[in-house]
Amino acid sequence: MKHPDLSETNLLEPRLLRLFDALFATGSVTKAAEKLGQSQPTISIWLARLRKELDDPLFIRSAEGMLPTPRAEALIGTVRQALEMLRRLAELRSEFDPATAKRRFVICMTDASHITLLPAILAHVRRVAPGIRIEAARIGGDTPRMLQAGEADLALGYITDLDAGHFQQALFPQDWVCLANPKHARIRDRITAKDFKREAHVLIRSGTGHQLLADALREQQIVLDVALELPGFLGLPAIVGTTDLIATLPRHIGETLAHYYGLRVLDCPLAIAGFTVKQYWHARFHHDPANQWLRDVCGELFQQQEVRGLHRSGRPKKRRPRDLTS
Amino acid sequence: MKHPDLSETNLLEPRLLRLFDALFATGSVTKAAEKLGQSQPTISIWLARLRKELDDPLFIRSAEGMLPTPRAEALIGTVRQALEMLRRLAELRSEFDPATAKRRFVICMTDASHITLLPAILAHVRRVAPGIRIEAARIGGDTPRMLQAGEADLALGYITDLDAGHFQQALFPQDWVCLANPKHARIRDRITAKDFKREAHVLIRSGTGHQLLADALREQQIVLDVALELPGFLGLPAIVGTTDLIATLPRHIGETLAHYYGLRVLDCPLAIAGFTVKQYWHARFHHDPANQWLRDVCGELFQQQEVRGLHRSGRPKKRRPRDLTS
DNA sequence: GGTGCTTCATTGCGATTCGCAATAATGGTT
DNA sequence: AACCATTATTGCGAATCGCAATGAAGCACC
Repeated sequence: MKHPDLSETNLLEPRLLRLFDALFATGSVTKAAEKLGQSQPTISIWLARLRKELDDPLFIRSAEGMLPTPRAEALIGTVRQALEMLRRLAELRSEFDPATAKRRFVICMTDASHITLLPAILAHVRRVAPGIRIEAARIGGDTPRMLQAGEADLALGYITDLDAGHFQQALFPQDWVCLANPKHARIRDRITAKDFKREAHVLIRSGTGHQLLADALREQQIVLDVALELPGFLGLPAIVGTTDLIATLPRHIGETLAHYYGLRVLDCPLAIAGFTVKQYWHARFHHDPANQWLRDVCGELFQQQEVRGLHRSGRPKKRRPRDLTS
Repeated sequence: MKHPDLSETNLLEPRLLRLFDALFATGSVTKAAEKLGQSQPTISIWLARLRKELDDPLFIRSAEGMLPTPRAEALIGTVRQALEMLRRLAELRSEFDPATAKRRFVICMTDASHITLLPAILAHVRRVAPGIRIEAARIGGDTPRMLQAGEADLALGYITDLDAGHFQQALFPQDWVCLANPKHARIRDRITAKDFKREAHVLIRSGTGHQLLADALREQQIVLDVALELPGFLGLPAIVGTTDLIATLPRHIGETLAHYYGLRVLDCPLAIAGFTVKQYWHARFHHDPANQWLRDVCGELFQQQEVRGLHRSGRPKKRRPRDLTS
């Protein structure tokens, strides 16, 4: 055995602290043994060890039993405090009660999620956790670092190159739809591939899915007539509702916008890779009750049945660990 | 291994607390191993044990090193407090500084010692330990119980049936002398056995030595002419100084009284068993610095050269343990 | 003083745990 | 994919453990 750091004194082990306490209370090695669930010879050996480490006989045999020395009397208070502190360490478990907790959660998400996910999160949280505040932050190259640093608690969306140390949980799949003006002169109830190539388009140059769309166009060697590119979704409903431009979006945001703004939703004729929207968090917070509550909330709100059956993974796996359980 | 008391949780051992602290400080298993003087695999195993006992990963591997979980961050303060408390336990040693200490010592002694020993003790203590108070108590059947209970710190004298658990240290031997009126009509410079039997005597019916005198008289079948019996030494000098009565006393008190009151000291013609005046204390206080100081003081004041050479005994022996060392 | 009882201290030994060299696995960089 | 640094795991000889058996100590009783 390597000797421990010579600058460190030997510290008493919990069993010796327990012995000290029990012997002080009972005045008997035999009774202390019973109390500690050990045999009498074992406890006698432990006492010898205590005596050596504290350099004092500590308890002297007499007709009245084992009587403490002044040194033992001086130490018993600190021994009991040390035991109490060690018990606190073992029992200390932070809990999270949404009804009473007061804290802020930072959730990274795309702009689209402000419309598709955030309202439902906010409504739920305001109902069951009035002291909780939600802050939305953008998903970007900094997101993994923010999750690890605890500057963000969760990320919702589709993140492709998250490094190790993060968990993920699938929420719902996404395929693609086209939005059109309900009064569109040429596009009624469906849009064909031919229509798609002929018509003018408006593209959103943000969000995690736009790269998939670009990939699909390149792979199928299709060049769209892109009449307009927007940096975000803000003006999109107005543009699609007053022109004949076609917008191609992930289904969730597409249907949401169509619903609110009375736009026409059409199955997309282009074969674009679907993707799964997930929630991501750092392994440091995997067992944190607060973080766990938040992702349970998101899971309940957004997880669709068909992804619930995916088998669990209890720990992060190479590249992108995911967690399917509370 | 018998299982410990089921009502007790497993408490963290000091080495695991040290590991927690070192890992929190360094963020590296390898560096923590160096700091703790163990190998890296050993520390990795200890970390696994910590994780299991606290039911939390505690530190998560990342590019920046091992990062603490919220649980680890919540625990580190208590871990460090527990370590500090355990260090205090190891280092706590009561000291006794006579120059500054304030306490009371209770010393059991015979009445004779009030005259022979107490003045010297008091003078010394008042000079080097101004905050110390001395209380003299009588030696009696209760003395052993008082020593064990801490109600008395020391006993000075000749105690014959002290039970186990007590230490003793020889101070000085005692033989016997006779006191006479310097103007005695018949007793001049010496007293013969014939004189001894013929003369009238005054006896002191107290002190530990009077039983030895009675034994000697009985064994030698001598019947003294006891004209007076006193319960103590108070009136003795006046009686001897104004009558022709002979007093037989242990040498120390005899010479002391003769010195103060101008009495004649004569070698006792009767063969009476000598004895050794000792100091006694209970084993519970053997290592107590205060008790040790007090008996060192008495040793220095009263221990004669011829008893200093007696070999030491480091622990109490059957029936009457004695200690010859500081 | 001898005997007997209870309790604490010591011994010898089989069982368990320990620390670590060697190596596998992991995370990150090139 | 290869390489490097670090953490996790395995197998094994060494060290420590708990305890049955027993010796020693303290005390009551005869």
